[in-house]
Amino acid sequence: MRWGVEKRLEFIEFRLFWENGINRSDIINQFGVSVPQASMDLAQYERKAPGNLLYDKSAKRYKASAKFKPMLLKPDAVSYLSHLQAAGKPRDGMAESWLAAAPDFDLLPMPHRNVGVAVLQEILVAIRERRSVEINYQSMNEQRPDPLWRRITPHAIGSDGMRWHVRSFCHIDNKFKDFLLSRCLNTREFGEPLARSEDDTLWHECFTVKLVPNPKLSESQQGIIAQDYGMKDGCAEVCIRRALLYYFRKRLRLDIAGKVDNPQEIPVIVDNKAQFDDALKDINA
Amino acid sequence: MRWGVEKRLEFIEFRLFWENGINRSDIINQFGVSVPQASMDLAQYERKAPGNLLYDKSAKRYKASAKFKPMLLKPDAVSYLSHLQAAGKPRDGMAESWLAAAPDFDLLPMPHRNVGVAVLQEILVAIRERRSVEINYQSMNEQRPDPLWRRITPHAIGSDGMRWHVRSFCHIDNKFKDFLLSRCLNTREFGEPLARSEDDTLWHECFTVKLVPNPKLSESQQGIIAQDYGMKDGCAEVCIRRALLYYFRKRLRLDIAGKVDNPQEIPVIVDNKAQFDDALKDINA
DNA sequence: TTTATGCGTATATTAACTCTACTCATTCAA
DNA sequence: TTGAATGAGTAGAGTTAATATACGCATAAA
Repeated sequence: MRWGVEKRLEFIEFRLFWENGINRSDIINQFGVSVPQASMDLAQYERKAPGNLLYDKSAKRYKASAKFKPMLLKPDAVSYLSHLQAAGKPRDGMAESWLAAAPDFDLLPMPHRNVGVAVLQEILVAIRERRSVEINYQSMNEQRPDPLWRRITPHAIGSDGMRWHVRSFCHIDNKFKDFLLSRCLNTREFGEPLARSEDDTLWHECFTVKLVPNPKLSESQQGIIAQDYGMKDGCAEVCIRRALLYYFRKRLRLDIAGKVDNPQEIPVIVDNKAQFDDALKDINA
Repeated sequence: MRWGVEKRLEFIEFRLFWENGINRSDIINQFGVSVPQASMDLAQYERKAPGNLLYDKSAKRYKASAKFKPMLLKPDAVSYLSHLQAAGKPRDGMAESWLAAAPDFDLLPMPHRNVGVAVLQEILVAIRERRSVEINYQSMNEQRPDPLWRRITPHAIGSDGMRWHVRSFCHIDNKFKDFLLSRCLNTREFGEPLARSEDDTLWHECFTVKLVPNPKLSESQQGIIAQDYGMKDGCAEVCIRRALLYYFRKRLRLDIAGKVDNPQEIPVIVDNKAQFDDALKDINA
């Protein structure tokens, strides 16, 4: 079967599942096919997934039948939600959204400077070809108040949930560091690398954080938190790259555990705190 | 031009831009077309975007030429990164990833319980058809330690960046509240709604937060933060739905501004703090 | 030199899709 | 209850996209 047909059948199933129905015109608008073709696609879907399709004459709409079983897709809440998320922003051609009857929704807006396309592209080239590259970087370091051209050997990118970084070997400080993509103002001149990805142990090694419910919560609340985090015997073990540990602590507000009164604000705390603090010290060493 | 062809040409451009090259075999693998067809697609791309394509005989690979100008897509760093993000998870058919030479990357993993597909689907139906629905909800409320069947009239969904909520009118408390999707264990029985979306003023009204750099930072650092947040005259105005204000404060760590020593941990603070605190009080009222 | 890889192109053939036209069922407003 | 509007299905003729098969050409590596 042709790729285009396959996508159209998947589209039909998607709409049946998530939007409770589909019309010929939906297919026509989404894929620019003719009226008879849309009819044939629906007929073909019925052949592929017998019993899924049901034409509601009164609503003039195809609906998922009571015994609907997805055959082409594996519907998944997280992926629906992330597509919803993506639908807000302008598409770039990789994926139009397939959503029509999407609910009213909103994401918490996070203000921050954009990442330059050209900058990201060049950094990706450097990573792919294992080269070093010079970036015009705006550091927060007091010694360098102005943007500075500095050479790095990047090997990976990572996100703390708010912003994206380039994990790189810094040719000035001679160690691996994170550079915020949004503070890379420009790039120039590829060159020889000074380190390999494998040398970045903080990136490749994991630390297992043991999370337990905040003991200041009531017992029943602790039980709920345990469920929320998928804990076994009241403890969730999360494996985090050591390089991301600092962000993890901030994100889960673990660093202010003792400073906030309402325990609901800090639902979980670290059980293996001594090792955790040691691991954090290693990062800045 | 057929939809399938269009997608293939976009794919060619995407690969040229982000992955520094493409082969016939890439097209063949991605779309399942024949060898001559892949050749023709490349020829057609060259016709559509003259001068973009350059065959590197030595590398046996099509590359973007020096004067490459995207014609079909508008490359965008954020969308590339979010596709990278999506590529980690299993796809559900809406979009395969188009990425081949993606860099090593990682996201901060966030442990939490999954959202049930069926639950989300039913809630979306309720929103779309403006009905109420019963959910088996695990509240953190001390009075209700066990999951409880309760009726809500949902009208929107929202994310705080960590988790998704259903914004709903609660038939028990007779007011609009957020329900965590991951704590909705089940759904049943649609019914009459008790409120309309328009009645939820906290959802529909915005509050403009005025953010300024943390004055405890040095002057140059404040300048960088101002750039990071796209500030004008040292101040960024962010419009936030009142219903999301509480999450916004937590996410930007505005609630612990006075409790953390290192000012770099709290890069921005709220300038219109009195109104901000008032607005927060309204929410819990 | 030989071999393998990757591209291009020519042929004939097939399947996918379009255009046009006509029919049917349902809903809604006159 | 009639007629218009909407949305679906189908049939026949024609078009285009794509296939399979085949052969030639350039480059890099064995």
